[in-house]
Amino acid sequence: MVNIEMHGSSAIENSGIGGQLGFLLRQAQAAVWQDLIATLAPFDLRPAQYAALRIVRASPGCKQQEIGDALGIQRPNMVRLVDDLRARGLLTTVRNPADRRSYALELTAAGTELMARADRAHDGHEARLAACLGDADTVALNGALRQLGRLGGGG
Amino acid sequence: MVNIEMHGSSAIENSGIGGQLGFLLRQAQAAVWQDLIATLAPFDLRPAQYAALRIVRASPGCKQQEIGDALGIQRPNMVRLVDDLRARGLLTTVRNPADRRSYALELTAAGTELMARADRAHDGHEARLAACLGDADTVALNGALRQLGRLGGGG
DNA sequence: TATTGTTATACTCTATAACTATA
DNA sequence: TATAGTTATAGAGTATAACAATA
Repeated sequence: MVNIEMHGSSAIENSGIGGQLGFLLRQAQAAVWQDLIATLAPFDLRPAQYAALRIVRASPGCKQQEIGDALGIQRPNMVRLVDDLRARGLLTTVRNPADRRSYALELTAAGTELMARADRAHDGHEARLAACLGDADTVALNGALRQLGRLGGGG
Repeated sequence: MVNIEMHGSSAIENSGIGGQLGFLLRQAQAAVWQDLIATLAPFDLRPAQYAALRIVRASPGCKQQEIGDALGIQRPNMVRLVDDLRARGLLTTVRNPADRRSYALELTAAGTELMARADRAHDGHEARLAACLGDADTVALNGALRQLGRLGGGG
């Protein structure tokens, strides 16, 4: 991840890109992402792994492809992610008897326990974001980001 | 870059991460980034290259390290970026007589001409963002993103 | 001793094609 | 024929250590 910092760099101010929405968006995302990485690091979880485990917990029995679709991770890249989590005993993948092409993913007891602790840390992450935003209109921010997220997708 | 799309995925809605600020921020940034990549592709410029050229144009004679600092690109990774732009004849790097460790970067005529065309495409990119946001409070959005960008940096 | 640029290198994330087994 | 998972592989982007030249 990029470690974008403005430093009040005159070079970037003069160039005019420092005030652009795309640049600010990238900066903000990078800062939040770094905080999330640091938040999950004590549990040896990266953001994608934590998100995958949350999806499995909320949708037990789901296929790994469903996780990939939800997170925008391509099928080949899901294999390693699920392999690692299974190797660590955080989730199980059992053949779906009804359709033996797919696996049904579920959290193990260890996975559930780890996620309970990771969730508390993640709550702290969200609290930091809220504190950072102060009295900003988070509802409006939410709406604006949802709008931008639909930019190219036609969705 | 990740190709995050929500698809109205029930898996992600159930997991609770679909409505989180960090997730929305990531989605929005990915969509805007993809639009920027597509915008600059006709000029064979990636976002970092375009940003670097804008900084050189605004601060002629600058050192490549100053660009790296402004954009959050580390010194070793600036070498290839500047090399490529110089090989394409878009900028020149001449030894600074006052401090022969550094180079003074400047746009060539070809670089200036290419950037003039790229700027028009980039204006279209910004117009698409504005249109996408509609009547959203862009000033408030700007402020909120600036706040978030200062999350970890103490700045 | 510190700074600028460089080389070599490695790791993560992402992307594509082709394969298997199942349907 | 289409889908779920897999393998191999390639490309970005990013990260650190060590070096040469210069200050």
